[in-house]
Amino acid sequence: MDGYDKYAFEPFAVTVDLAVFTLRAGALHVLLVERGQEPYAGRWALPGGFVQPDESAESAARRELGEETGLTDVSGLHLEQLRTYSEPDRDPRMRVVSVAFAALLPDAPEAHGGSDAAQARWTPYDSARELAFDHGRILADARERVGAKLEYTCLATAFCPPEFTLGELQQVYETVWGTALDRPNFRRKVLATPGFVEAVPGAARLTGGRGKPAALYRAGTATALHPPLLRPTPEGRPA
Amino acid sequence: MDGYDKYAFEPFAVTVDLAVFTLRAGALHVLLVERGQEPYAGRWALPGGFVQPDESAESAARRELGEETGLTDVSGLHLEQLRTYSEPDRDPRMRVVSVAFAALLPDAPEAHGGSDAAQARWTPYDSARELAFDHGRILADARERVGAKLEYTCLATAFCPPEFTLGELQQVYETVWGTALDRPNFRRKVLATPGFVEAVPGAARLTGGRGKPAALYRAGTATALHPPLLRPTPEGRPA
DNA sequence: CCCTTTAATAGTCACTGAGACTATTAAAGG
DNA sequence: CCTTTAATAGTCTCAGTGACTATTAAAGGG
Repeated sequence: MDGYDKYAFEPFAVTVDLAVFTLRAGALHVLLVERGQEPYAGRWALPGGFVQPDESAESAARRELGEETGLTDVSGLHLEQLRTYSEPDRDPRMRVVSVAFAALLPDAPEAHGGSDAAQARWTPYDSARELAFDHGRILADARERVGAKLEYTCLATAFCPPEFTLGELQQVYETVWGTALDRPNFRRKVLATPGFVEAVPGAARLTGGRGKPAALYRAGTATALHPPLLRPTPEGRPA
Repeated sequence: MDGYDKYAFEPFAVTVDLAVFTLRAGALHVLLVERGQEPYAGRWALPGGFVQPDESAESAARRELGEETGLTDVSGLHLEQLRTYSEPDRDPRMRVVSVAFAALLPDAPEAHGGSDAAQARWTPYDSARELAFDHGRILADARERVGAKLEYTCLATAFCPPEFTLGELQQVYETVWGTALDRPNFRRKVLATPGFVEAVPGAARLTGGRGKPAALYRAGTATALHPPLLRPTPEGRPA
C-alpha cells in the first residue's frame, strides 16, 4: 500500500455478482437474468452491477438484490461475501474485478426484470448451465459454500419464513445436500442445540395437511452450531 | 453485468493485502511493513500492492509475498483469499478496493525491506496494534479464519517444515488456539485421520533433545478433516 | 556404566453424540 | 368412528473423544 506515486496502477471496473438462492417446490433455485447485449447476449447470467463511488461492495450487493427481486426490505436477508474473481480475461471487453456474494431468501417472490436486466427468472440450480462469463464457476462456488455452511452454522433458517416447522427446516437440509435425513434424529439434534430454534408457544401450522399439525418455531439467536451437523458421508469424504 | 454503456462506473484502484503468518519461538507472528509516507507514515501495515493489468489478485498476492519475504519459491506455500474490503473511506486519498489474503509460512526467513517497503519485520501477533488503514481489522479476520480452518482442514501442516514431529504439529494448534491439548489424544486423532500425515520410515529428529527422539512425519494428501478436530470450548461457545 | 531425567508412545475407562430403529400420539377425512 | 398421515417420544448401539495411567526409549550426569 506504499508508494502510490511511484507506481502506476491500472484503473479497474469493480462489480458485484450475486448468487441468490431460494427453495421452491422442494428444489434449490437460483435467480438468473437474461443478458440483452454482447458479449453473451441472450445467455443467462448472475444478477449484479457496478459498485458506485459512494458505496461498499456489500451495499452494492444489497441494492442490486433489492432491484432484482423487487423486495422492498432486504435488510434482514442473509447476504455474505463469497470471494473476488479477478482473472484478467474474465470479461472480454475490459478489466473487471467482481466481488461475488451469496444470498439466501426464505420465499421466492416472482422476479421481475430489474432496472438493468431484460428479465429475471428463478431457475432450478441443476438447470443453470452455460452461464455468461465465469458465472458458472461463481454459482458452483456459492452452492458449495452454502452446503458447507449448513453444517456448522444456523444458516438453514435463512431459507425459512419467520415461523416454520421442523419438517420444513429438515427439508432445507435435504434439498441443499441432496440426501435424506432421519426425522427423529434431526429433531433431536436441532432441539438439543441451544439457540438454534425457539418454539412459538401454542402455535401449530393449520394449513390443511392430513396428519398431526407440526409445532412452529422461530430462528433462535445462535449463529454457529457446536458440535456441527455433518452431512452424511456417502462413502467417505476425501478426508 | 449488463449495460456497460448505459451506466457510468467509477474507476477503482485494486490492491492486495497480505496477512502472512508464521510461528516463531512458540508464538504466532505476522509480517508487517513500515510505511514511509502519508497517510499513516511511520505506522505498521500489512504488505501488499497494486494488482497489475495482466495478473489476477492471486498472482499479485503471490508476487508480493515473494517480494516481501525474499523467498524465491513461493509456489508451494499456502495462500488463500480472505475477503475483499471495499468501504469507500478506507483510504483517505482515493477509492481503493483491496482483496485480502492469508498466507502461512512454515519457517520464517528474516524479512528484508521489499521493493516498495521501507522495512519489513516479523511481529508477534499480540503486538501488532494500531495498524494503518483498516489493516487491524483485516489481520483480525485473517487470524480468526486460520484458527477456524485448523479445526476442519489439514492446514496446520502449512506451518510446519517438510518433515516434522507430532509434537511440533501439536504446537501449531496450541499456539494458534492458545490452549493446551492432551498429547496422547492429539496423537491418536491425527494418526486416525487417513491422509493427514504419513510417517517418514525410520527417521527421527536427532537434534539434541533430552528425551526420546520423536518420529518424523510428512504432510499427507488429505485437505479436509472428517470428523473435525474441534478446539476445546472454554465454557461453551455462543453455539 | 548405571541411573536419573525427559519426552515419546501405548493403553484404559467412561461419557457424549449420533445413526438406526420402533413405538406412541394427535389430528384430518372419509 | 375408524383409518390415514404425520409429528413426537423413546431405545439400543457404537464411534469418537476427554481424562488419565503406564510403558518405552533415548540423553546426560555422576
